[in-house]
Amino acid sequence: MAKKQSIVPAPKRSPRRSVLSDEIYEMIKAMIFEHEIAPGSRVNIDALAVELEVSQTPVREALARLESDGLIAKEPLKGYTATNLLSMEEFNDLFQFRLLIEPWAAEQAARKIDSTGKTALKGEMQSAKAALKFKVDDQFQALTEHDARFHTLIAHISGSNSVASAFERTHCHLHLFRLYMANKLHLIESESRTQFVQELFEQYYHSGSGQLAIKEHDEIAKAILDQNPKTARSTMHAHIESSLKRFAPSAKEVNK
Amino acid sequence: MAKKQSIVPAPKRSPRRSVLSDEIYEMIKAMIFEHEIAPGSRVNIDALAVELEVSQTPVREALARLESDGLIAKEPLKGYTATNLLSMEEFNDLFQFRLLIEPWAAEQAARKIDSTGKTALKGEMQSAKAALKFKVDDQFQALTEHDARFHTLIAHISGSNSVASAFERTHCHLHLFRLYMANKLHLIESESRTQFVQELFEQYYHSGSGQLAIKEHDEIAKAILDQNPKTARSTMHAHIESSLKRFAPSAKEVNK
DNA sequence: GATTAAGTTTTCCTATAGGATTTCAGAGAC
DNA sequence: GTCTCTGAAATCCTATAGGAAAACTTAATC
Repeated sequence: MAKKQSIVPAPKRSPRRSVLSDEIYEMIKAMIFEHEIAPGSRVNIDALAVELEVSQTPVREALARLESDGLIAKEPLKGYTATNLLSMEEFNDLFQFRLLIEPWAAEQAARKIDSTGKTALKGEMQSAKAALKFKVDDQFQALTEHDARFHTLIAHISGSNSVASAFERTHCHLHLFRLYMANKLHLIESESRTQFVQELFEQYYHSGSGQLAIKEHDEIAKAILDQNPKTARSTMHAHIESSLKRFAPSAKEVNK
Repeated sequence: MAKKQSIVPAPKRSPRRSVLSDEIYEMIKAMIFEHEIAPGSRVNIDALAVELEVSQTPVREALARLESDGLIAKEPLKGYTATNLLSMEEFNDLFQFRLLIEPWAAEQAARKIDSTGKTALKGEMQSAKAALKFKVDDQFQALTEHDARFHTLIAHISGSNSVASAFERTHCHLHLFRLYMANKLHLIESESRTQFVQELFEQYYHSGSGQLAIKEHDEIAKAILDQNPKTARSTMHAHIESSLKRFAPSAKEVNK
């Protein structure tokens, strides 16, 4: 009968494997990552549900988790808003935190690494070389993704779940990439922030910082693979300070 | 008209100020805190919604956030489960992390504290004295709550949002209290864990550890109020090591 | 006794209606 | 022209019922 045909609205989503709300969570995170949801903009639940072709329920669950992650903010009875780009203070604060935990993680990783970890670390350094071959347009994204995996991997090899999850929850690479994209898309209005991100961009983009960062990663990886804790700590410390300088040379003075 | 009266089904919930899903989040967290939801047990969304007399929607949002907090785990297509009590490894890992960030936070707090912070810190130390007056049954809870506020306050005074939120997200005091309650309610079966918690309990309960902890807090508070960064760092370090020993004297050897 | 098959339960998701609150616009008063 | 107040629209939040898919349980057959 003709009736049956009209009942079926969307036949494409039959073989689903994972849980819908998890997929939606990743999709919304990707939308924030890629500035499809602009920093500071309102996030309308209804609109998002319609756009992603799901009902409100999984969207709400995803937004609740994203709020817990600090990627969006919730104002009661007003709605969700994507968090703003990092201010210079927040940027410095974030790197201060990384300086606190990551050199420690590198040191522990050098102590505790096993053969599985060594294989993973070597593999990640291979993929870094590949990232350098990309064109400039894609290179920043590829390098950011490698950087995220590299630092996350070391946090895990350190053996400390507390440190690893604390690091992951900073979402530092997502924040860095958002700053980069904001500059590229000329989306930034606020005066002081403009200058900050402009510098970030110029510094990174025109000075072969990609190669530099990978060279530093190589040193760190070598120290960890050699099981040399002290060197692992100091090279990681230097690397984070170096990228802080790379991204924001003027930011150094803020924290004594 | 009589019609109007029959329309009203539940007149009690008219003047609500905050958002329901936030309230539910806190209520479920409290249920975990107080072992109303036992460690490792299943968490049924429907049952919870009926029990708390709300619909599923706010329960779902609350559970999504609690999962992000690491307080409950979600198995796709199976449901939510309350996380187990901390194992000895996780316990050590947690305190290792605290040793990493809290001495730093105390040092920074000593540098950056202002008059508002000083007032808050003095006030918190006053409330600690009051907690000691409680009977043994309530004293542990009162002291745990003071301890949570004290450490959280210092993290905030340090001026680092990254450190403060990383500390808060450990939910360390919730975990400690769950261990305490599990022992008190004789809910623990697993052999090695039994012994671990038994020691924890004995040590804490029969040795005036409450007074001891507060004495240590006093030293830390004094150093911060005197703006003595080095002392603040060292006393905080000593305090965390001391409470690690207090809670689990046998755990010390695990981490070199 | 082991394996397959059907039925039941559980869980996840959808859909929709309606109440509550904020925001914005326009009319009227000063 | 500016301010205040009222009303309407938009948005968020809640409630409830029901359908689909997976997991678990039970029963029957070989």
